[in-house]
Parts: sequence; structure tokens; C-alpha cells
Amino acid sequence: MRKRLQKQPSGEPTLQNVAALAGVSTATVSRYLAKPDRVREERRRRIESAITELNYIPHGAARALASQRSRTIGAIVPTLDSAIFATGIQAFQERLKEAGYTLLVASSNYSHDEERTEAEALMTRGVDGIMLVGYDHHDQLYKRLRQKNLPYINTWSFRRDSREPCIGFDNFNAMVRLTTYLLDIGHQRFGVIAGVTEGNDRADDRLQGILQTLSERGLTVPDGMVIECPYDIGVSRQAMKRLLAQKEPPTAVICGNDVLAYGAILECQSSGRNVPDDVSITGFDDLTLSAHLHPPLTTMHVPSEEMGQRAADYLLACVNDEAGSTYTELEANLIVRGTTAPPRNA
Amino acid sequence: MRKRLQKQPSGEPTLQNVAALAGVSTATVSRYLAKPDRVREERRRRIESAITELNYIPHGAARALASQRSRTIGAIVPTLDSAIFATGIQAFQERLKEAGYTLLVASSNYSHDEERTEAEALMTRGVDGIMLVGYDHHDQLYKRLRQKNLPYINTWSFRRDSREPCIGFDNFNAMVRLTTYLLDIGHQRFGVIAGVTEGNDRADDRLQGILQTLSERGLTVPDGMVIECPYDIGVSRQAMKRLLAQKEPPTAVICGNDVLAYGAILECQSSGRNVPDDVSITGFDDLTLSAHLHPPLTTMHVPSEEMGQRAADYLLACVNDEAGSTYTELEANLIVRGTTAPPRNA
DNA sequence: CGCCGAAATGTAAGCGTTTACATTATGTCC
DNA sequence: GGACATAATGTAAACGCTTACATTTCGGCG
Repeated sequence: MRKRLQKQPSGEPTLQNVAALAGVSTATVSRYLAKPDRVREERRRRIESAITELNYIPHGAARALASQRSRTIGAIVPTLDSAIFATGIQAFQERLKEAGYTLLVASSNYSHDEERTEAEALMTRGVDGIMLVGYDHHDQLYKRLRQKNLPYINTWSFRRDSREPCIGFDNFNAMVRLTTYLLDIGHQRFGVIAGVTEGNDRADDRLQGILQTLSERGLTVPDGMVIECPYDIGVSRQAMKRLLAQKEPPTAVICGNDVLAYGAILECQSSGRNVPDDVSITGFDDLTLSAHLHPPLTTMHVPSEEMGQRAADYLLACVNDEAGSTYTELEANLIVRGTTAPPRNA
Repeated sequence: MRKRLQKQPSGEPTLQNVAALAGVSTATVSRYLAKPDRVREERRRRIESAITELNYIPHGAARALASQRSRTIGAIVPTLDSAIFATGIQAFQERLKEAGYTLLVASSNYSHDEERTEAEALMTRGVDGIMLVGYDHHDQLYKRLRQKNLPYINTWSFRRDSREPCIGFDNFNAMVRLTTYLLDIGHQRFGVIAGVTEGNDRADDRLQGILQTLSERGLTVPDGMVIECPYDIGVSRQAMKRLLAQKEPPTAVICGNDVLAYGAILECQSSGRNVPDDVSITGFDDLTLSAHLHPPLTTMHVPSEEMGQRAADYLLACVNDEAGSTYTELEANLIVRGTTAPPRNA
């Protein structure tokens, strides 16, 4: 046998060391780690003290390699830098933690391509499942997911006709309800500050919900009364300014989410307009802050925590070969607060 | 040789398959993956098409096991559910992504014990480095980190006397400056709505900065004028209510962060008090929204993005055995906006 | 045309676990 | 006390890569 320079080992205590110190086989230690009650009392104690003494920490990669599962789950959100996703992810993570799983996060910046790339990266990391936001994804991504037979779930939206596992609410329908409410209290002239619909099915569904409801009531929204803008409060203020500058300004402005609504409200306050007397404004998400605003924001409440939890539950069920409900519809609730009122002339 | 039931392989294409299909050795494929220009043109092409044909995705765990590094970095933040950390993490992640690293996140809920547990979990996952928030951590955690010789960095605070690698700003000093500013424009009666200092060195440093500055100017803050509360807008409103109910209410209220300040402002608005005429209010963090409030919030700007980036840079430098600056002080800047003014009687 | 150093490639030994199967200890029942 | 089922343990072969070292190929050059 030739002599070779040994590859440098990690220097960390290994399961093998633990076994040696405890005077048992590696299999027993491994079993102890997985199901402590499958090894007899006396050995268990020896193993435990060996672990403590060596400060042994199992090697996840070795584990993943041997067992073909990483106890790791991935999530790809458009951005972490948004309270609403952060809340959902936080809940998601919390649940995974309880089950001994670790979360890998990635962000797509609202781009299908980036999302796909990130998904690929997560797969390399060997995640046992993936949480996605929305239902509209890169074809290749769906293909890969199915090919690898990797559990995944779409969140933040729910469509009756979906063939993909999903948990969320119906964005379209939610906006139908909100718009109907505004119509019912007498509004006729609407403005819309929508999120960017390109590559964002939630934003698009919401916008369509508004437009369709209005058109069913025989109302059309003139050009210039629908503005798409990124979820940025400054940009939203600009949008609101343009809306208010129209010769027949809207009596109600529907915003794609709460942040856009904040911008709209602030613009009104800065320009001396009263909300809701001069103009009603609505949001979507129901961020914590919204209830405290002055006046408090009328908005659709999105159950982001529950969504996070349930998504985790579903994926955990999948990896454990249990049955989980593949389609779960949650309710987004209209919360009427202080930023909406009948229009002046009504 | 006995017959054994084969352990079920993953069914995924492996590097071995790629090598076979391309007609080269596994070593060559592996090299191609790591440094494409180290294999000759012609083989490179064969390998590439083999990869495409098989839809090959490298197996991260195997990789990690063989190479002793996971290309994965962990971060433990108090909570994801806070705009300020989310922003920092987002930037951190972005940078890691560029370098081909993946982020593992965990949250500690402001508890040293949970932080330690999470760190242990991250180590099992084999992270190559860890980002922590604050400098005050569980002794065991520090011990473990050093014992494993695992790169780590403290963020969100900077202390001259720190012996730990850190990147951040001096919370104490920042509050000294902010308090001095308020003193300079004439305030004498102060209220403080601080974050919970237990287990949160940043919150504590900030509070001490305020108290010490005041005491140096011969001012003492009476009991009941300093309230610690969790970063919750509702709770903060309650705190503000109590402050305003004192017989000599403060002319300036210093808040531990922007969220607390929002609560304070909203409480004033609800109770018909004018900010800043009746009472000045300051925040800390400079969240995006703060600049847009009405009036816009006077606050300390925290460079969370830069902090995230730099933290990533440092850890990446460590894993690549490059030199990175171990101590980096960033500046938190006082942004004077509309919520502060000299007191009425001044 | 042969020689040499460098570059490219191949060979095969791990990396630290899990787990199928073999073996051994334990407990139960007559 | 022996036979047997059962529970506990041990043995050793993967898992899918990386990489040290060996071998081959390539390009110049005299």
C-alpha cells in the first residue's frame, strides 16, 4: 500500500469517536440519535455522556448524504424586505423549527427567472421541499420540480381551477368584494394604484378583480386612472398626486397593498385633502401599522401567519409521506376602518 | 459476496453518470464544475451537453462532505418580522448569492438561549460562517464558535473595546448625539420609550446613552418617565398615553426605534396633541416610511443595507482565507425632520 | 525526432453518516 | 430449563462528491 498524504479531516468529533468512547457501535449511536428509546438505558447513558464529553455535533451533510434527506426546506419569496412576506416567512420558519427542520431562504425580486435560478440553488442544497409565492412560475421550474418529485406549494393565492398544490386566498375575489363595498357606499369615480402586474400574478388578479367588478356595474375606468407602481411609498405618492390632478379626480382610490395606500394617504395629507371626506382610500394586506394609522386604514386582511404555518405543515406532511390537504383556501377579510366613507355628493 | 437489498439510491443523475455519458472521468467533471477553464475545450463541451441532457444538479451534501465546506452561511436575527432586520438580511443574502453561497436563517426572538440553540442547529447544517446580531451572546455559543474555529461576526453594534469581530455603529454614542441635539434646542423635560433591554444590548446601549447624557447635563429622568416596551405599535401607544398623563408631561419623547415612535406620534394625534409643537418625538432606524410620515420623523439613520453587505463580505473573506477587516465602525446619522422642534416655552 | 516540463486527465481513497441484514442478548411460556 | 419470538446490537456497504497523487498528453525546443 502506497503512502498518501491524508486528506485533512475536519478535526471535529465524529459519530465514530462517540461510539468508540461509549464502547458501542456506530449503528447504535446513530440509532440513539434518531430514536433514543430504541437503545437500552445503560448504553444510552454511556452515549449521552460521550456526546457531552466530546461536544459532538452531528454532521448534517454526511447525514443528508446517507439518508437522502436534508431536513431542510426552502422558500423563495419576492423579497424579504416587505413586512408582509417577512411575517409569513417568520411563521413558516417557526413551524419548521418545531419539526427539526431548517429554513433556506432565497428571494426572486419578482422575477421568474431569478426565482428559477434560486430554486435550482436550493435543489443543489438538497432541500426536501420548497415554498413558492404565487402560482405563476417559470415552466422549467415546474418541470424540474415534478421531475425530481420534490414537494412544493404555492402560497399567497388560491384559484379554484389550480392544478398545483396551493394555500392562500383568492386575490381576484377579494378585490371584487372590496370594490363592491365601495360601490355600495356610493362611489362612482375610481382611481387605482396597483402593484406592478408583470410577473406578479397576485397584483394582476387584484387589478382584474377591480376592473371586472366596475365594468359589471357599467363603469369604466378612464386611462390615467389606473397606475401601476412598485411597492414604494414615494412612488405611490407621486401616483396619487397624478390621480388627484385629473380634472375629475376619483372619490375613491383602491391601492394594491397597504404600502401603496400609505403613500396615497400621506400625499393627501400633504396636499391638504381630507381622508376619507375628500377621498376614500383602501389598502390590501393589513400590516400591523394600518390599524393604528390616523385615520386607520380600510384594507383586506391577509392571513399571512396562518398561510406560513399551513404551508409548513403541508410540506412537512409531504416529506413524512402523510396526507396533507393539497388545496387550502383561506379567507382574506375586508376590514372597514376609517379611510373610507360615502363620497361627498352622495 | 452476499446479496444485499440495495439501499435505494436517489434516482437523480449523478456526477458519475455525467462522466460516463461524456466519456471522461469523474475527476474531470468535478474539476469542470469548480474551474471550467481547467479542462480542455473539447471535453468541456462534451461535459456540458451531458449535464444538459441529464438535467444534472450537483448534490450539495455530497459536495459538502467531500470538500469540508458547505457553501452555506447562517444568520440569526432576533426576528424576521421587523423591517429593519429584514432589510439587513436581504442585503446580506444578496451578497452571498453573488458569491455562490446560500443563506440559512434562524430567529432568536431576542433570547440568548434560543439563539444558542439555533446556532447549534446551523452548525449541524455545516454552515461555513455565522452572522449574529449584537455582541451579547450566550457564553456557550462563543465557546463553541471558537472551538470549532467557525467564522462569525457581530452586527448592529460596534464598541471600541470589543474583542469580537463586529460591524455596526455605536448605539450608545448615537443616542448621546440625538439627546444632545434635543438638549441643544432647549428641551428639559424628557420621556423615554425604550425597547426591552433584557437580552438586547442595542436597546440597553441606547437607553444608557440617553440617561448618561441627561445626567451629565444635570438632568434626572423621574420614575415613570422611562418606559420599556416591546417593539409593538399598540403597546407603544399605551406607553405614550402614560407619559402624557404625568402631571408635568415631557416636552420631548425619545423612542428606542421608529416603530415605537410611530406609536407615540399616533397616540398624540389621537389625543389631539400636536407634534412637534406640543411634544417632540424621535425614532431610531429610519425605516422607509419614516421620511414620509406627516410630519416626517426625526430619527437616527441606521445603515442596515451596508451592514448586511459588509457582514457578508467579511464572512466570505474568512472562508476564503482572505483578510477582512475585523472591526468596522459605521455611522448612524441623525436625520432631523419634522417631529422635533424647540419646546413651546423656550 | 526525442526530450522535458507543464498541463490535462485518470484513479481511487476518503468525507461522516444511515441502514439492510446478520448476529446476539433478553424475555416468555410450558 | 429449553425453545422460541423479539428486541438490541453489530457489521459494513453505500450515499455522491473532491482531491492527492499517478499517469498520460501536449507543445516547444535543440
